[in-house]
Amino acid sequence: MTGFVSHFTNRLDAKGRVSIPASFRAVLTRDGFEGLYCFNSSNTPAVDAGGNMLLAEIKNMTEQLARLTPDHDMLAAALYGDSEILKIDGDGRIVLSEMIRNHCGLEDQVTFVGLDYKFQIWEPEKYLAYRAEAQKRAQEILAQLSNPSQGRPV
Amino acid sequence: MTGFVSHFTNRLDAKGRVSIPASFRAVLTRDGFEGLYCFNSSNTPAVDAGGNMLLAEIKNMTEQLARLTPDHDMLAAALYGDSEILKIDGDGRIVLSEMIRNHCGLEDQVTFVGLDYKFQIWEPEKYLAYRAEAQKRAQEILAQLSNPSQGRPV
DNA sequence: TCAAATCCCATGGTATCCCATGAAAACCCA
DNA sequence: TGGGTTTTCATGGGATACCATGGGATTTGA
Repeated sequence: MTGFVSHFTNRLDAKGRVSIPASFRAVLTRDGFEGLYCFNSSNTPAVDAGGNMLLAEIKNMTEQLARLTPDHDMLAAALYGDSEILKIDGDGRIVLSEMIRNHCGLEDQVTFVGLDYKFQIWEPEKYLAYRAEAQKRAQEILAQLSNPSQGRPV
Repeated sequence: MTGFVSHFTNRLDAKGRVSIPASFRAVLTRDGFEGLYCFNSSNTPAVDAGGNMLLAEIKNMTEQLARLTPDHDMLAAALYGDSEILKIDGDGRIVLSEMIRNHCGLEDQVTFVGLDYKFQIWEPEKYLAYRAEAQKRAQEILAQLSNPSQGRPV
């Protein structure tokens, strides 16, 4: 298995540290990126995190816009400029920055959610709400994908 | 034989372990996936399980949307974030997570039902009820397929 | 020089590994 | 065909390894 799968909730300790789930660490090790690439997810109070697989997607996304255009600059600013690279300590933990803690509204628990090529960091309660919404939306999307003629045009 | 067929009921032991039926294990071995890919079946109190054959279905669904978009995140959260990869021990057993035990309402017995490219995990009583319903519905579907003019368009 | 970040080690609970057992199925040979 | 033997398989339990977590010690950097 090469991607991030499943979800886990871990404790944020007094020093602001939290363990990355072991299975996610295994993916990151295979991925080869040193550290953890993070940036705020645009539409949700969550953080996108990952390694080279995530970076490749960002690159792919930004390259679809012509350089030196305002849109390219804006997208790059959001995906590159607003990102952080967190160090992973010897025990597989990271220290979450204040920016991340604020954006996610984190207290003392952190939920990690696998999305295959990346994973997300959530405040547990907020994740539960998002998950309910995601499940509903997924049903719609899947229904549409399996029978596009009945949905809105694709 | 390449798919999962028939159904089996095994015991859930004190440690939460249960043996995967030998014939299903043979399919998984041929399939080549390490472990058992599982996620909650959305419309029933059952869990879908399988290997690469099942994973391919999921991959196929998510690949139809562009990554890093809100809809892709939601679909991935529902499909990958809510799934689990269970390890299969040397004796062909898995330990069922609390999420799975709750979703299925499992007590001390587990029924495995082959569905060709995947199989399902059920609480035995619930499965019996579902089977009765499935048999009835199957009859209707077959009747309709043999005489499409009388049914709703397909 | 002090606070924050990093490293290092300890610990407890849980998951995983490994071996044993018994029942049932498959096999074999007369 | 039938009886005896071997294999397969589900199940149980002890031993071990892993992992999340906490806290002290050391380094870094402002």
